[in-house]
Amino acid sequence: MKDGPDIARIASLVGDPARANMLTALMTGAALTASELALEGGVTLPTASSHLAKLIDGGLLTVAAQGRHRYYALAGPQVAAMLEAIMGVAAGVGPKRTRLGPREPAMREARVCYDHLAGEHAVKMMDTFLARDILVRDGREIRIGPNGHSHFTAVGIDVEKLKPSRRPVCRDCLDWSVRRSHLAGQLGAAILDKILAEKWARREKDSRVVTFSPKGRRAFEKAFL
Amino acid sequence: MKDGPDIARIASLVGDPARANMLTALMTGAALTASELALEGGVTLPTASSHLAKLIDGGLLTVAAQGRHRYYALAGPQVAAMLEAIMGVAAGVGPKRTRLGPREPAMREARVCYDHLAGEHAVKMMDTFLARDILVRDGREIRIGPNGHSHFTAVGIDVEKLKPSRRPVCRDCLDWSVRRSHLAGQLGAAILDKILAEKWARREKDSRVVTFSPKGRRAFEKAFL
DNA sequence: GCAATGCTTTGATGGAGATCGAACCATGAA
DNA sequence: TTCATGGTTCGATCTCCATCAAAGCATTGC
Repeated sequence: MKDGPDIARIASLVGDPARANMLTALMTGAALTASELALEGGVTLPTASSHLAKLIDGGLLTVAAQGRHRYYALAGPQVAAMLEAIMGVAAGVGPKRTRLGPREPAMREARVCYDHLAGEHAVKMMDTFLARDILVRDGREIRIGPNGHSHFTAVGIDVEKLKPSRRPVCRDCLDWSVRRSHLAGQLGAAILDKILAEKWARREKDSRVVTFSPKGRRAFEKAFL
Repeated sequence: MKDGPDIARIASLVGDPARANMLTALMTGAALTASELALEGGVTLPTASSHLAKLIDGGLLTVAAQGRHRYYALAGPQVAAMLEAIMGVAAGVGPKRTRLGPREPAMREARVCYDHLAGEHAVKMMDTFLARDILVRDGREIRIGPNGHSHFTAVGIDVEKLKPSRRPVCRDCLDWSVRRSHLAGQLGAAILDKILAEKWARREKDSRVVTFSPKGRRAFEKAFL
């Protein structure tokens, strides 16, 4: 009856509202201090501290001490992918949020998911990649396809440089707003970097929202759609 | 501070051990009755019933009444994907978090998954079947391939006898330890039956572990690998 | 040295929910 | 009808854990 990895332990860590809010706040990929996270979680500092200790212990967070600050961050892309997957289910059955806040539509359109792009744009991009054999599905894995190398070098992303690491180059990540896959992994991160570096879009302050400029959007569509 | 869908609600549903075990049991894709799930969860029937009601309410499960039985199943692939993602994180932190008990490696190697074989052996078997056209993938489905009938009759499994039922003959089932597919469905069950009937392996008491004898292992490899 | 800031630990409190026995309801069989 | 079986509901108990105030460390700045 007790099979496999301890899924209940992990899930119950995410299952507390205060912790869930903290984790969501960290989905931007940024590292935050304990006080900031206490604010995000809506609890006092001692409570937050206790929660953070549990998240660390559970392997969901990492912490880096810097002077008298301690910066907390998601432990890795796997954790981010898991959170997105949970959001996917939650969005499907959600207690139908009475009224979606002003930031919600923007979130659906484009947002940061840990270190890569998510939202409608990202899903469309993924579709294009697969349709044009820039990426190919191979069972559960995703790989660079026949047309991949040429395409990415054309837009200025050096795929070869991504190799020397343990992290997979491509990975699919479930998008809660669209309920379909978008691209994560090293390549996904590189593409987001590119978008921000070219100033096609900018990140909203203290939020996961990514806003494209009109020109930037055209450039993005030309390059990736 | 409250971004996106209510992730805590969903996660806390999975966060209870009894519910987590039930959900894990349903990862096979099969539908189970309340009593079976009570057993899986390690709780009494009333408790299980309460849990199941919550899971239904949370949108993680669906239920179908059939006579005086009620069959519970995962609400959809999104839910399965979420559980898989959580397992990924849980397994990722496993090695350093807890020393794995003595049964854990054995579980990875071979275990019962509902009514069929899972674990490394099962995944290898599935690979072989697909490589030799004993089974073939047809979109999402899996079917008996050109070399299937001859192969299975050769090892003493009558594929034709499996037909008259609603349950699919072949089905793939995601393996948490290897993160790849193994064979479920009627055929998967028949193969496990064969393995146990021939005494190539035996089930450990009160556990899902399946232990092969040295001779049995060779016979199994000869027949299916 | 002393004070101030950032964070953690301690301790006490309260509340949510997991659990089970027993009663209850529904379906199918005799 | 009556009995048996599969499930749910009820009620009472109990354990766990989220919470915060206050005290305790640790690091920086003066």
